[in-house]
Amino acid sequence: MFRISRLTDYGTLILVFLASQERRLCSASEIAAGTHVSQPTAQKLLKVLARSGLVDSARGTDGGYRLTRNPESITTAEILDALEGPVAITECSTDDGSCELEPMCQVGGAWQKINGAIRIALSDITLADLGQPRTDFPALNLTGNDAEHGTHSS
Amino acid sequence: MFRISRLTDYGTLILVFLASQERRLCSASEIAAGTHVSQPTAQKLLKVLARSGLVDSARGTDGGYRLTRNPESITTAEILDALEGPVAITECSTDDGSCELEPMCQVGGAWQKINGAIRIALSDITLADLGQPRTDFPALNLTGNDAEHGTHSS
DNA sequence: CCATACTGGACTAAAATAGTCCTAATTTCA
DNA sequence: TGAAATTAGGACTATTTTAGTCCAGTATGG
Repeated sequence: MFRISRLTDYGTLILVFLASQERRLCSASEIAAGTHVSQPTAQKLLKVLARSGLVDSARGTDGGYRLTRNPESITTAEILDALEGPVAITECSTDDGSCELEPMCQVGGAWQKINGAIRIALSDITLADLGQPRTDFPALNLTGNDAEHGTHSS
Repeated sequence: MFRISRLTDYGTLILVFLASQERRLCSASEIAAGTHVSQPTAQKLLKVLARSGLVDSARGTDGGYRLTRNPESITTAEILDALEGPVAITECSTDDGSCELEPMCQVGGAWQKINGAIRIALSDITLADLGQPRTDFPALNLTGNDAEHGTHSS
């Protein structure tokens, strides 16, 4: 349903946590504890984020991770690129052009327009925004539902 | 990677085909042949599309499917809604609020803003646009890659 | 040289997706 | 009235993706 994967959600969570820690080095276990993501999963994600260049890593005693840039300059587009690979709404719109059905290609151009629009939307929101309490965006609700947020009932 | 499912791609293909057939009733097998989607899969998708209200169906001899509205009035947002359920970038942003991790919720607001922006993008492109040759959208390439289109090599 | 912590990748389990098929129900027409 | 055509609904299996864990290796600091 067009939703991002759970791993990406966790990854974003980790980045938000890192943003809240300024530029202090945080170990993977510390990050896991601070985000409620399991440690092995947090480690996996941190490796991905480190390789993407979004976070820095230091080994050895007192090693850990931290953001390479300030949260205001990191966009959600970059975050999704790092965690899920380049955003592409159909396989066809990635640059390795691996589509198989000819008619699908006829449609490709429009999907690309959609891709572009989505990317603009994603580039407009930064990691700093993600750290803000959700009441920062009360006005925009175009999803068609009331979007009452989860209440962790029980 | 944020891509739509193959089934959705096929479904879109089918809708584009139906759009090209004006309001003539087309049988599932005819549609399968016209789109190069396998017949069982086409039938499955047509059932979904019929239930969504995007297409009309008629049973019996000479029965078939056709669009209920003209292609100009059908947006890609509706198409994705029909084929994949309501567009929601995280589970949290659907109205049944089923998130489990507390910190994730902190992030929810921003995801919803993203959702809204994506939805605007999707609502701006119609089925009629999808039927146009892809050269209609040459100017917009913000995906970061060259987007050389698939060439069906070999 | 030992404890700490990241790196890289293999591996397994779980879930979503894709694809097919079968049995109704409905309509047309002879 | 009966046979053929065609959709409706849903069950079912196979495939692929995603999630999650673990281990052996490498760097760092004391």
